[in-house]
Amino acid sequence: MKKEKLAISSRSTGRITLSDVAEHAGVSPITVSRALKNPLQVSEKLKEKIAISVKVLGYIPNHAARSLASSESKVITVIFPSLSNAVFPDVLDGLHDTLVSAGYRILLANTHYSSEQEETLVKTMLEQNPDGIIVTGIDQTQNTRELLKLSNTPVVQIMELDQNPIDMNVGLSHFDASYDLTNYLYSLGYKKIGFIGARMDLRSRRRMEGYQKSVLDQNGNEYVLSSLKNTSFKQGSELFVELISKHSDIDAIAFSNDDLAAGALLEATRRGMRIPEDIAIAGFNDLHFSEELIPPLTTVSIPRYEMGKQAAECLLYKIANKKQPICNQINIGYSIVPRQST
Amino acid sequence: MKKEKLAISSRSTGRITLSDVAEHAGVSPITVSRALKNPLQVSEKLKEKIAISVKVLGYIPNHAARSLASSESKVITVIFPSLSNAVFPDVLDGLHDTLVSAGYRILLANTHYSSEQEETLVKTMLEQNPDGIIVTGIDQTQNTRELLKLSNTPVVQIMELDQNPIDMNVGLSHFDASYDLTNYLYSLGYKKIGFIGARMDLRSRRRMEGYQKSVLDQNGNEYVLSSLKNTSFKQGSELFVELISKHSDIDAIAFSNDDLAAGALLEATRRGMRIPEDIAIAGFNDLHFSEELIPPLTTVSIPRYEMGKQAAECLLYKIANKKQPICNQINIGYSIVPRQST
DNA sequence: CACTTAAATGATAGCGCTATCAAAAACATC
DNA sequence: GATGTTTTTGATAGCGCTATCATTTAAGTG
Repeated sequence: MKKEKLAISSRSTGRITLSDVAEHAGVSPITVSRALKNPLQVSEKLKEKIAISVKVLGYIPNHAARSLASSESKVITVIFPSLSNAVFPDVLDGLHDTLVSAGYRILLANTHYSSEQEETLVKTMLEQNPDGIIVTGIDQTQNTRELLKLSNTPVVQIMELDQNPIDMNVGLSHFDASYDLTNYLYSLGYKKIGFIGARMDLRSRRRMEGYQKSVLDQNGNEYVLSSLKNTSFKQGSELFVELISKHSDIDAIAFSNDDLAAGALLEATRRGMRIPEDIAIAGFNDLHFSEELIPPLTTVSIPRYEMGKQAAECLLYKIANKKQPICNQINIGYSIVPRQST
Repeated sequence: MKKEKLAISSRSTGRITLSDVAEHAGVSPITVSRALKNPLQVSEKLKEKIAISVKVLGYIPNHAARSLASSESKVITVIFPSLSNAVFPDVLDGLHDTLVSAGYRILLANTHYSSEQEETLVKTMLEQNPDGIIVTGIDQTQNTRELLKLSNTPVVQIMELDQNPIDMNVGLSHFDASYDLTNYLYSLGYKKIGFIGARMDLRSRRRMEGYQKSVLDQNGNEYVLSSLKNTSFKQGSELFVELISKHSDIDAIAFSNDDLAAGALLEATRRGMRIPEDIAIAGFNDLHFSEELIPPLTTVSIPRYEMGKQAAECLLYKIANKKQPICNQINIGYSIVPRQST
């Protein structure tokens, strides 16, 4: 009874198919399909029979066939610029938890902060006909934007706020956050505030611009030092040393992220400098370790997990209700976290 | 000319298909298929024509159809217990870089350290008919192991070494690493060595056992403190306080990871304890920040990126040469990194 | 230039599933 | 019990691609 099948098709993979289950249960294939996807449409009696056959045969649905027949892929593509940056795993967690419990799978890709790579990846990922796409930031190439729009797939840009989103957008203003932080430093009485950044991806850049705006507002002087190297504790300590040896009278430094700030904080400690008396230090992101440093680090907290969750929910909502999105744009906000390092 | 198509099929998604490209280029669909997948079989002339049509029409291949017809999915499933644990993003990077440049996509899932979730995820992921699967650790449920074996998909277990791998295996012995580290502490003259762990996933557990073996070898006393809470700087500092207040004469502590160790190190500093004179501290994993702490943290370094890369290569090799795998098991090793915290 | 061999193209069928419409069975109404 | 209404099941076709085999065309060979 199986032979004929094999005889007909020499390409058979040997895997149990839906038809095999149907035969075993004595029903038609389509009924099995319904029992699995729309159980309400099938009588209890048959559902039981089918469930048994599924178990006995160890049936595993074929996603490609399902996807081809229904043009639903149950796949969400997530494109991040980096994984080693601790910010993204947290966002990913939020995305993952929400999407997986809604029956979606996550196809992950890493651009290494390259827009060209992002374009290539978007192209590749579109082949999957994903039900939704998450991209990071707002600086996609024109080509990428068009690809995404043409694909007609729900898209959420995360991390930042786009004046003119591709589709949906969940993020915050890094400019504002950094502007507020710098203003806060001024409000504490610091006069000569520096800024240190590394990697200088676009969000770091906007943080720098926020700092610059604040300095301008206060008629202060800019002390900016930035490197294209990746961020790390070590990089933070090196840049810190470089900046204070150039400008020994700086009394506070805002860093483009907590890694750098922590490295600087430790370096300052190593040199016997008192924090914040000799030098105040502020970071960005509020990573897990920041409040445990000595002294605890003043920083900007952004709701990373929550951002992932909300982005996922926007996507799910739009997938369910093709028309109105629940969100065009969500400003997820940030908060200045004052601690003893300033 | 397009109308007839739409008339025939009301389900058409409107997306450009391979047949559309064929029609536009004036060749048969199968020739287009070949031009894209086996360019060597198609003449230059036609390839050019086809390339133009692809561009003009903006053709994007349909992965589901390709996968269904060829039973190749070009998808590799990666199942991790956690993303927030900094170890995994590094491994993932290694996997990603190798797999993406070989034309594969990564489907990522997170078990949150639950074997049951892992089983569910494996089941779901098998629906994708992935070309390969990466799972973390060696403690899959019996069911999971059988599912994986039956699926006939190449599998690599990573992180640890399995006596009896499901298929392939790239990892290291956490027991040995921790045993060596503890021996090393004894060799430095420490007499009362404690162990602090959190989360106590299976790798942490084996690290604890390595510690215990070493203590036993030295006829020493065990001072173990473990918590099921997640690891963090804060958790490390709390457990540290708890352990030293119970056993004030402990002179060294091995931690199940660097996060905990760093938290303890900072807590000790906060309390005016000298490291390593009053208390020596050692971690595990050699995370990015560990050498920047004050004092720098003695730890065990494991080649995370490399492990991901090798696992990916094993997979690719086995996919290419269905028969002999290049590796059944690779011991990726570890190294004790002595720094000033001990 | 007929004749073999190799290279390039095409026709056909089917991968495993679901959308769609049609038929049958179960239930309700008078 | 004949009629209409709903619920449950099935037959058919096709999603967009590639494996397979058949055919054509080009390239060698003596």
